[in-house]
Amino acid sequence: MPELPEVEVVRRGLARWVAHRTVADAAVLHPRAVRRHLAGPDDFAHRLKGHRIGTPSRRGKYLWLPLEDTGEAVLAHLGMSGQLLVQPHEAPPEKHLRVRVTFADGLDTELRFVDQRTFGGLSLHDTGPDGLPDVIAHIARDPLDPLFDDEAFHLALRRKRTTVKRALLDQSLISGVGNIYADEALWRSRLHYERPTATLTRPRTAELLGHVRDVMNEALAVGGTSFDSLYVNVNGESGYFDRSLDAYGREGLPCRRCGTPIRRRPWMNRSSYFCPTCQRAPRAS
DNA sequence: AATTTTACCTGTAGGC
DNA sequence: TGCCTACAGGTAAAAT
Repeated sequence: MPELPEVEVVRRGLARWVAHRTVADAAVLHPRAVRRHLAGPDDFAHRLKGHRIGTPSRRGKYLWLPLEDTGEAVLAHLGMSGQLLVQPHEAPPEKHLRVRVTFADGLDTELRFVDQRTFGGLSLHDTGPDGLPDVIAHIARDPLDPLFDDEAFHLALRRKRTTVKRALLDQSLISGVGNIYADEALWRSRLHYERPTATLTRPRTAELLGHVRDVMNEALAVGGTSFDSLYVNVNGESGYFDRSLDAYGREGLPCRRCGTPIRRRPWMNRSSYFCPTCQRAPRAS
């Protein structure tokens, strides 16, 4: 569930509580949590030890902690249920605690990676000249990135033979959008999820991008979206945007624009929520 | 070559 | 009580 706004909330928490601290020790409690670190758990822990953490960065749903003076960064992806928590040393270990990082300073807190479904993980990678970890070079800039190219995005949509929701979830075209914010932006844009991208006019693409940005900024302002305790900030607190959702999770409830009950449809092993009146299905689908 | 499907995971809810 | 299925779903490998 963590999408761009939730990951950004976590990044800000790390910037406040973890940046500029020196790692004393790292313990990997579940090898799957570092499976993207090909050299293995021991290498991961060893290479963290003794290094100072710089300012956390983010692209889409990925965030990373640069290690000063090494040209490397700790890359994190929360997957479905990953949490990065700043906890007091004496806090009892969480049920799904996977990685624990302690610091060489007088502060009482440590960094914990907790992940129930283990789709997320941590890994160490070299960074390029722009500071981006090399393994996420294929991830597109996200819509809140000042350098996101709206025109290039539109041209890519016109060129592709796919549908609009697939395109929104394609992290090589636009990053940071997941199932929740895709459905929300499509509802605001009155676009059906199966609309072919090649039929979108330049103004329609601009409107869609505007709604993607609006919904993400609004979610960010209230700390992100949480349906349960699986998404929390570094202090373990939930966000409030679930109260503002117009489509996602509202099957059977009246559309806030026209009153028609919102529908849920199975879609790519997940669900799409939409208003059948406001978001008309395309003819040739 | 581009596009679509599947595997990876665990916990919860609901039906019988 | 307990067994079964559906669902949550991002990413990347595999299949088409």
